Amino acid sequence: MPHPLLYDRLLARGWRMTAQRRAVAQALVGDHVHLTADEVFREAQAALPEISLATVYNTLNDLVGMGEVREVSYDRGPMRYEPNGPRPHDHLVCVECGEIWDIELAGPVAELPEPQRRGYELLGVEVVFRGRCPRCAAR
Amino acid sequence: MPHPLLYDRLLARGWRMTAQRRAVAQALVGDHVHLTADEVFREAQAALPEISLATVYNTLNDLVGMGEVREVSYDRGPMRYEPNGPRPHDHLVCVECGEIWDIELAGPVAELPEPQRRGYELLGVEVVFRGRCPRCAAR
DNA sequence: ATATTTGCAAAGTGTTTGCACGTAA
DNA sequence: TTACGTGCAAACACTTTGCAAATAT
Repeated sequence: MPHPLLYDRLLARGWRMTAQRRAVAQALVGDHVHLTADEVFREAQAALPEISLATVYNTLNDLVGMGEVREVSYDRGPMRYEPNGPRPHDHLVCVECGEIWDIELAGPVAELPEPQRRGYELLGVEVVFRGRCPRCAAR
Repeated sequence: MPHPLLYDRLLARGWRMTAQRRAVAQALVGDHVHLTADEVFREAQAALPEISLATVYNTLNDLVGMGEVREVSYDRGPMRYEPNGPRPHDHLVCVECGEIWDIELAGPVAELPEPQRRGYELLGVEVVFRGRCPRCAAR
């Protein structure tokens, strides 16, 4: 099995396993993986030609619902999906081509001062660095 | 004129002024304003009933192109548009209803360590706090 | 055996575009 | 006067959904 950890987690949750779901989960293994639904579809098709795009969407939404996959979307364009690893991380995004890298910052990043909390129950902080990747800067 | 600064900036740029553009620009004045295109449309209609949604989109995109308006989009849902004020700011977002508040953090927020820069020319950092607003927490 | 998942096609959002008409400069 | 903005409707890109057939448990 190429991704025993994820695969086992899914089974342990009692997730009914099918070839389609395996193909989708397989496409989302790795670091710096931030695929659009269509890219996942094409990767999954390589392993299972008869899979449909609707099933890819259904499966991605299930995985997001269980917290195994995280959705990210910066600027325009389709939603991107990434495996939700054990350590939280932030992102570096190219404003021109949309390329995304995972980054890990050292300490706690920022505190939101009480007067600006508006009574919110805080759930998380995300930091997004934007820039131009070397490839885009060269053009 | 209810927003002389923005209005003057637009004229100074040689922007051809029309009733429609005035109505759109007017909808985007204020603090904590983060409107969808449709909300801008409805506000603009109040001042100018014959304005069309296509024109609202065209105008918003023009304003974004000139840097007078900033697009923000967190999680699902349509793009939101906010006036691009003189001070950069970050956001506090309700994960349930999508409400957005502007926040201003004290110091520079985070440095991206060199080994994680990937050769990018850095252009900006954004911090997004997520939480549940008091209204959603109550339900 | 049966509750769940799949694939298809159709519908749903949100946004952009082509073109004839209107209007600011 | 004319280059540019507008409105309409149609097209577009992305995502979700209804339902009959297929399948994991």
